[in-house]
Amino acid sequence: MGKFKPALTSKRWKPSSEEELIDIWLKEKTYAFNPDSGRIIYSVDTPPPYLSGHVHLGQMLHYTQIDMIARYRRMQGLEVNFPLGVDRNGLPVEIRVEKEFGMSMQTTPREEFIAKCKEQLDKYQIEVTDAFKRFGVGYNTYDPDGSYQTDSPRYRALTQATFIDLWNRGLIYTDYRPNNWCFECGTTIADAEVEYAERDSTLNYLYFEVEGLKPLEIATTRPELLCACGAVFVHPEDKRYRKYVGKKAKVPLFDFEVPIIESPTAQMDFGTGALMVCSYGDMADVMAFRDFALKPIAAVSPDGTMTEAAGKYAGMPVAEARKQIIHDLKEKGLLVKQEPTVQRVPLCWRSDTPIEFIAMDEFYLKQTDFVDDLRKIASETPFYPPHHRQILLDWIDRVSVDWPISRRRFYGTEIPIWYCNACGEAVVPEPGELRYYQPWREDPPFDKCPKCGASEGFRGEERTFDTWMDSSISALYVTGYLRNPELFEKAFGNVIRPQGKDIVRTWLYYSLLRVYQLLKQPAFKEVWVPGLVVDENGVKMSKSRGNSPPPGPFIEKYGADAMRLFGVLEAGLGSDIRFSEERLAGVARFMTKLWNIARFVSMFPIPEPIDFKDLTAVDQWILAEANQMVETILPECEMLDFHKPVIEVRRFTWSFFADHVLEMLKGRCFNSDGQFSEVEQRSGWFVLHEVLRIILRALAPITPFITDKIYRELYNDGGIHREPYPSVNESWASEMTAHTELLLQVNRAFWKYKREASISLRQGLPEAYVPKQLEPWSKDLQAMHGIETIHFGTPKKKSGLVQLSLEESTESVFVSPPETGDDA
RNA sequence: GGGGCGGUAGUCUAGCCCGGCCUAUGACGACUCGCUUACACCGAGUAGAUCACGAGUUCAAAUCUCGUCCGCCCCA
Repeated sequence: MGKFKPALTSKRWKPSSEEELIDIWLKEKTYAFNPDSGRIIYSVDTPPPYLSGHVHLGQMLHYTQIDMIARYRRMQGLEVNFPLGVDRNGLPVEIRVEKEFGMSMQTTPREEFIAKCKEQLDKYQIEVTDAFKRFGVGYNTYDPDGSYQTDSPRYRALTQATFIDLWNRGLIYTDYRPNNWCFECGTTIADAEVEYAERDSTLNYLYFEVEGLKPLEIATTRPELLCACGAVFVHPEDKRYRKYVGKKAKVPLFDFEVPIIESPTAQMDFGTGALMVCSYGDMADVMAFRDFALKPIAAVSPDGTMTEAAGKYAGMPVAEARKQIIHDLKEKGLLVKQEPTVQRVPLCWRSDTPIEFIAMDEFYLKQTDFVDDLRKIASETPFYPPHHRQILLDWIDRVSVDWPISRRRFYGTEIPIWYCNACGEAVVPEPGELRYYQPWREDPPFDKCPKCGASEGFRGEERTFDTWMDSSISALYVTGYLRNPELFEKAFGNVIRPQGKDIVRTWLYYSLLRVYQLLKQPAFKEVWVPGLVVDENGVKMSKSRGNSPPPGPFIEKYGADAMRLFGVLEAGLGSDIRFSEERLAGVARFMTKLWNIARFVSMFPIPEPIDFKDLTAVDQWILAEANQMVETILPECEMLDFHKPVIEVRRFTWSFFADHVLEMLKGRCFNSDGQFSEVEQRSGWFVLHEVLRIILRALAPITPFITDKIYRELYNDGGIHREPYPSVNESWASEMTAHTELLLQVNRAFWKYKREASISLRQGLPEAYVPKQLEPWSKDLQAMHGIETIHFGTPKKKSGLVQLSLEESTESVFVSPPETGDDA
């Protein structure tokens, strides 16, 4: 109609318009962090993504969910500290460089190798940063100065400073002991970095000769470790071997004798029930050697070949030695039989290759002394969802050895230690200074050995830290620990840790440990652990599985808002999110709907605010309904779970506001035949805008683009993201809400009647009777359905009237049909 | 082998903790009809579920207990 033109001109929301908003946000610094605002600081300790390759969809959905929390908290009036961080330390990039460029770490000069790693990381960093931007992740800034990188001198200085602190408190020590060793990475790794997978293997049955008895049959998957055999175990209740216990068994091929010992760790039903125990075969072997004080023999060397102990097999790679030994056993008739079996093998989670136990000198950080304290912290810190706390508790209960923190790699934070050339004493720099040390290339910041007093120079430590030593203090870094005491004072203690459940035993556990050791305080105010993003088949999306598509094409087609909304709509917090393009497309339709609702509302002027009591009864009822919607969603939002809130907002927006309220107020807001007073008309205008504003703000954290766009066009040039989140308004109440459901049913009855009677929706009805509870809607109902004369209650004479029954009510609606034939 | 979480229409999901109002919510998809003062990427409607299986507790079970099977994740 000529008089009312929509302020939003485009008929449809275009995902491409999201990009303009990204520029506006950057320009206006919409999400900037101002520690001096006087508001309470709320810090998000986001997982700094590890840069090892291209971004993937699962990863991005995960970050958008974290972003929703930050946005929600900001709208609640908190000063949100949400820095962009990236993790760049560690193995994956090194391995990639070695593979892709054929640069071996052992033969390439350290500087050169590091430079190549940096170059690769920079490339990936741009990609990941762009993706975050495109998905609308509202970090405080995308300026490199405002973000952090775990390999920056500033970050590494903090890692080193905290290490020096722990060193001086005596929490660090060195020891020579078997550890998980990854040949691919050439370094020791921690238990937390070991994963297990099932692999096909062969179980070999061998003869161990025993004096005076029949040879003992023993099954093993690792015959190459024969030379390291320290004992044979049989189960105490195993009758078959009772007479062997206490005797000596002769190790085939190597001809030395080992004791036969009773141990419940031998499984009677596996293999022959008799088990050979080799030094460093697996963790159980390591324990067994310790328990029985057996002398360990290292069979495998750190480069993956057999040691001298293997005799004629020395120098062979493990796999080749195994083949050769099996061959020799066969020849000598010592191999009874072979059968296929499935074995759980430990793998390095970074390189996915099998690990071995190898003894090396490494630095350890004490952790076993802290498990009780950590268990307490884990029990007291709020978890969202609460049941994910169990993952952490289970891990804490399993911690039994200290944390090996040194790594024989280049691309990591250097261990800040120098060794005195005179006495060999390990010396760390003075505490207190936030400075980045590189002992492999720098002189120490001291020239006298504190122990022997000599000034004969120092040798710098060459090893680096486990990368978790860096990332486990991210919460301290982002709150300014040691760097900005004023900020730290205000910010620490109100930090949320959002993260995936796959890194609970590493990142979360280590963070709690480190912060507790340094400050004797819990690291986090709250911990938020969502489900995994899985593919159509329910399998975890990961780069290595190749089941995680690049997000680009989906963004282009559906937009970031749709993808964000999809992630929330698909599952409650803690449940896995199953990706499906079909369903994403369905979700995207809500964007169009919301846009068109706003477009319709934008036809009407925005009147001066009107007091609630001066609105029409129907308009009061609409606000009361909106109020109830807000009341429903807030408790769930507080649980940091937007799944149900967003379903509720969508229901309210689409099935109530659009389908019923807009249809009902159309007549009054246009008022083209002047049936309504100007006061009534303005009341309608006001309510439409008021409700739209509530809907937009409720959705702003979820779909930041479309809501901001509409808000800027209609209400506020500054956008929506600094506006308050909707809250409950006690005075917005109406008794009419008791009859809402009845009203909706009456509307449906009219629509259904017209459809079934093939009457146009615009066609009027001469007369209608509706339930008397709906009397307050009288005028708007007339306008909505074109009822010339409306009555309330049941008609006395029903002749000439059509009765329309309602779905969930005993009440009925009666209408008199319009004149049939050729209607005007 | 142990632990955690789960198994609800073709698909996904709510409800389950705190049994009855569940003849089970919502969405996607399917089907039928419809251009109606924004929206056909729409509207109105229809169909579709023995709530994995078996047993038990109970006046009453999707919901509690036990067992079985299946899936995913984690651990030894």
